[in-house]
Amino acid sequence: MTRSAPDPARRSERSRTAVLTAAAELVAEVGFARLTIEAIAARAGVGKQTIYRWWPSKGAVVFDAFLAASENASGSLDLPDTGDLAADLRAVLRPTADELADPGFDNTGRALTAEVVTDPALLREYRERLLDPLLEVTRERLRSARESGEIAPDADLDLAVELLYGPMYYRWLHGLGPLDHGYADRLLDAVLRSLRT
Amino acid sequence: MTRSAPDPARRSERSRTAVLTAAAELVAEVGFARLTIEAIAARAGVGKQTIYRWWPSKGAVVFDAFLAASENASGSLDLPDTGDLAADLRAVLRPTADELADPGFDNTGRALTAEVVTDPALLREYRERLLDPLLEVTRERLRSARESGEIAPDADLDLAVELLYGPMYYRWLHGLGPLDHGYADRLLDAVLRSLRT
Amino acid sequence: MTRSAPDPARRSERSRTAVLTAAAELVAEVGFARLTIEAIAARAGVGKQTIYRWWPSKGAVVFDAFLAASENASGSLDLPDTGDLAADLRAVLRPTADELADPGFDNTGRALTAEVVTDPALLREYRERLLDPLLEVTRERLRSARESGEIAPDADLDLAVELLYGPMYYRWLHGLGPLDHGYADRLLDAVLRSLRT
Amino acid sequence: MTRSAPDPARRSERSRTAVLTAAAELVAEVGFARLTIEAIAARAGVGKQTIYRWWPSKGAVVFDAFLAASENASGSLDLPDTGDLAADLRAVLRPTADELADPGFDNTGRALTAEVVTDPALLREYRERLLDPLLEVTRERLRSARESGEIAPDADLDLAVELLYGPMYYRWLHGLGPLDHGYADRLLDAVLRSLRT
DNA sequence: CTTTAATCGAGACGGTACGTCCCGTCTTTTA
DNA sequence: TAAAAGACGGGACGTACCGTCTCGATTAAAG
Repeated sequence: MTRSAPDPARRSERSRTAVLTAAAELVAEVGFARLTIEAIAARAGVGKQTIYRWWPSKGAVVFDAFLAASENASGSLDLPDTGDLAADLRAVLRPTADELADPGFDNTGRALTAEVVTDPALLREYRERLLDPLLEVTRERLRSARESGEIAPDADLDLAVELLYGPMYYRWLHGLGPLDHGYADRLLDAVLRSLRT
Repeated sequence: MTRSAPDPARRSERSRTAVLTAAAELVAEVGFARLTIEAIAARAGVGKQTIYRWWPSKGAVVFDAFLAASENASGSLDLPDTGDLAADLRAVLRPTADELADPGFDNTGRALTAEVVTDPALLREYRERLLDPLLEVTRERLRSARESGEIAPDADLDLAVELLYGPMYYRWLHGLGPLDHGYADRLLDAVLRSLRT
Repeated sequence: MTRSAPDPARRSERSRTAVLTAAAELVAEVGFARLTIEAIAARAGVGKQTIYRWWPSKGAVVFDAFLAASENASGSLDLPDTGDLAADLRAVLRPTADELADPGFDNTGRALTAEVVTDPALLREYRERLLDPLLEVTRERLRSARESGEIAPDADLDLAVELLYGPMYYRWLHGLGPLDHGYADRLLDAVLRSLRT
Repeated sequence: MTRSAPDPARRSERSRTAVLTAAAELVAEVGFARLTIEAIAARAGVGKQTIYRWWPSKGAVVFDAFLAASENASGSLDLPDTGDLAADLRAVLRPTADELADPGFDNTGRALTAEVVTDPALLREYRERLLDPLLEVTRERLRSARESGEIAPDADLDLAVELLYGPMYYRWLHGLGPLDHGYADRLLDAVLRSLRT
């Protein structure tokens, strides 16, 4: 006898929102490791079962809270195409550096990373809802640049996006150095130099 | 009345080894999240207090176990200088790709990453004992190449090592694609193209 | 705004029966302590609210189920008056012993007892619907015997019924010994000996 | 792999006492049904696991608390043998009636009864530690009376003790009437009348 | 070569959180 | 408007581990 799935139609929107808000607040206050489901439930004024009914894990709740915030605030996904590739990519890399450098983001971002790289289900969701779209718009812009001759006609776009985002992420995660606009620009230059022919 | 520090001279080598071995086995079996101090103690045939006496946290034990293994197996830290920069870097990037692609390493590596990026103390130790030495020998090889004119005289070596390792790490953590020798070579080509002028 | 009482006229007889049947089955299967309202509702194919609407407590449901069964099967309440007091009482005590000795009754009977002696409301209902009628017909038969001179004219009938039923109940509840016809007869002899003059 | 039993030698007497005291207080305050293990642990200043380690159930804790109190206060088990059977038994039955009539005992006693008649393991312990000793000293006194000719030489002593205690217990449990010395005396008279010839 | 002090295996302890079960209430939909 | 269904806030369950704390029993240096 299998456990019957809950009916999403009857889900309480009020509870869902309260849980995500409480989770976001708490993860910022105490960090992910010290975060407990009980505390989320208490803060949200919700029964624990309501959380367990709709989310498979603590990580999933926090991740969902993060997604909800990201998707509200988004707009970063429209990478412009002004014809100037360097300028367009700079418009993405600089804000990315700013976000990673923001001390308020650091805790949450690291917690999220730890969860995502550790839980395959979360990774999948992260890919689908955040990472892949970002990489795809970037690739799309590069494709356009390739057609217009700004970069080499045989440029490997998958590699290119990894060259754009990988080093910065690597620097951030390991605390290798400052993440300012100067760094973003130098990184961008280096990558474009590689792509140009 | 202050708690007196334990005396390392009296430390039982047998216990230390047993703990590290048990930790390594268990993290491979159940993953880091489900790993418990009690299980390590039981598997090692050791009292819990013995673990608490010598390590500050579960993460520290696992990390120590990982270090012990790494330092035994190491030798990767002698990056050759044959005069052919591409060949020398290939001798590092290909084995790195191999390790990341090894399914047996995946769990442990991800667990370690999650801990390290989340716990500042562990990150510091990781930097000092593993990452910084690796980056430094790489920078050193690049410095030598800069002097010999293989790469541009104003090449930014800090950025260069991030360009070498960041994209591969990014691809691995997010599962963006296969990590084979072809990939390592393409990545290396791209980076060298950027550094050459 | 007061909560309006449910209208018994609109009550579903089908649901009522299903609940009582399910409760009787489940109490026999898992015992009273492990019995839950949710399980009764599920087994009966009934909403939980339907149970809460018509019964004040789990005990009340089970008790009602027991009553429904008892009242169907009853007939024991017509204590004969053949003029032979010993024979007439034997006709009550022997079946009572049989019922208490029935292993199928044991669990249910003990659960019922535990509830009844613990919940004043249930005790009242138990007295009114089962116990008092039984004691009263017994007292009535003794009254008739007193008038016919079979027992002492000053016999205390309240005490007499307690002497008839108390020892057997005591033996059953505490498992002090077998409850067979021989025991019922010896008990009856002892009590009659006391009552005779 | 079986769960290894705890070592009684290392048991904390302080915790044991605190738990029993807390249980006794709480069962008097809120009754058995509303009593929770968590509340006992909290009141006793003890971890829940400490309770679960040493007692199999809530009933067992409360029962143990009751036993501890009973065995401290006991002394009722020395039934005198003055040669006057009626007087000696009166010395037991009257205090028994007093205890059952005590409103402070009622809740606890009913809760205890409910548990004991419902849980075979508790019943066994109740029999061994409280009931059987009481019945045996009573039987012993009756045996002595039988030898001295005060009661019939073929008196059934098992039945006799049930006649002495059963009716009073029956009256108490079902609230059939007052439990005063007059009642105790009338009951005793009736039983002795039955035993005499 | 003892003595003595620290470490060791073991595991009970006071706690915290877990994930589950069930409570009794409330809401939605169906008949 | 009662009923079936089941989500909800809540409380307690019994379990798993946490990190601390005794307990003897080694064990290795200092006397």
